[in-house]
Amino acid sequence: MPELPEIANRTQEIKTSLIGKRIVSINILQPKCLNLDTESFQKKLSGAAIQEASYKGKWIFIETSQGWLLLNMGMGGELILTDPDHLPEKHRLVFYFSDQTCLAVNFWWFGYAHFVEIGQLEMHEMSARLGPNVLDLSHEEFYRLISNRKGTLKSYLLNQGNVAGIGNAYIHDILFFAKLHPMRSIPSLSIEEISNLYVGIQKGLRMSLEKGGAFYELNLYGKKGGFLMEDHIIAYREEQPCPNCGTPIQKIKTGSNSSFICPNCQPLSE
DNA sequence: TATCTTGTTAATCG
DNA sequence: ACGATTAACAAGAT
Repeated sequence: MPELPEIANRTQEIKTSLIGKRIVSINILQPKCLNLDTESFQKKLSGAAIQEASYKGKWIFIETSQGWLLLNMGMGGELILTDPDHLPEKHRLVFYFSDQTCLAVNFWWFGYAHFVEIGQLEMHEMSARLGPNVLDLSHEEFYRLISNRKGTLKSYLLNQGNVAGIGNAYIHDILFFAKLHPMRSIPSLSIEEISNLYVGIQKGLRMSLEKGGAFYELNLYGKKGGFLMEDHIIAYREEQPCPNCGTPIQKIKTGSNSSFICPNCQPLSE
């Protein structure tokens, strides 16, 4: 699951290893993930030199001499830097570079590879409406953003238009750190609870960020991330004792997805 | 076979 | 009007 820790690491790897390369051709096996028709997409990016990379939330922005290549890995996938003789079995797009290397892109389910003209980035709605990178916020900025908002905590944090980068995997531990129930209403949060939430977000995301992302995602060089299943505090640990109080961890339905909580440490009562 | 899963948008309901 | 909920997109594991 690419959330901020994985995306931030992939972006760094792209900066390290792809800047300076020139795209000579693109093989597109899944046209549906593009925002242009296959031919236009190929035409726009063929010959483009990769100049810079950055990210916002779950989107990777690759700046080329001919425009932007925007990638969203959806619910998971790989970006593998290799050569044409060693393509991974599964791939949906391949960018071939002039130095005989290539970047294979795979999406497990869905993902997007979009082209945006230079200077037109704000016209790309899916990325333009993203909120600020959640790890870039100061304590005060986060407080200003979340106070006066309505709705439930979990849906607020997962809505990328509010804050960008949190997904449904790391959020379990984030809320546990903050001792907050996912269905808490935002107006009911005290200043102290928002403060705990800020700290929980930093803690939950940075642990994985520093380990190169989750183990089930590969980096550009085909290597697994260092954040292991055991590194999750309560996520995916249904029935196991809460490390804090020993109460069995529960898996509960929260809207259309699931949440792992300690019912004792994260009560819904306000 | 039926159900679940990490993301995002759009449609619909209340 | 706004938030909550669902379906859809489509693929793999269990």
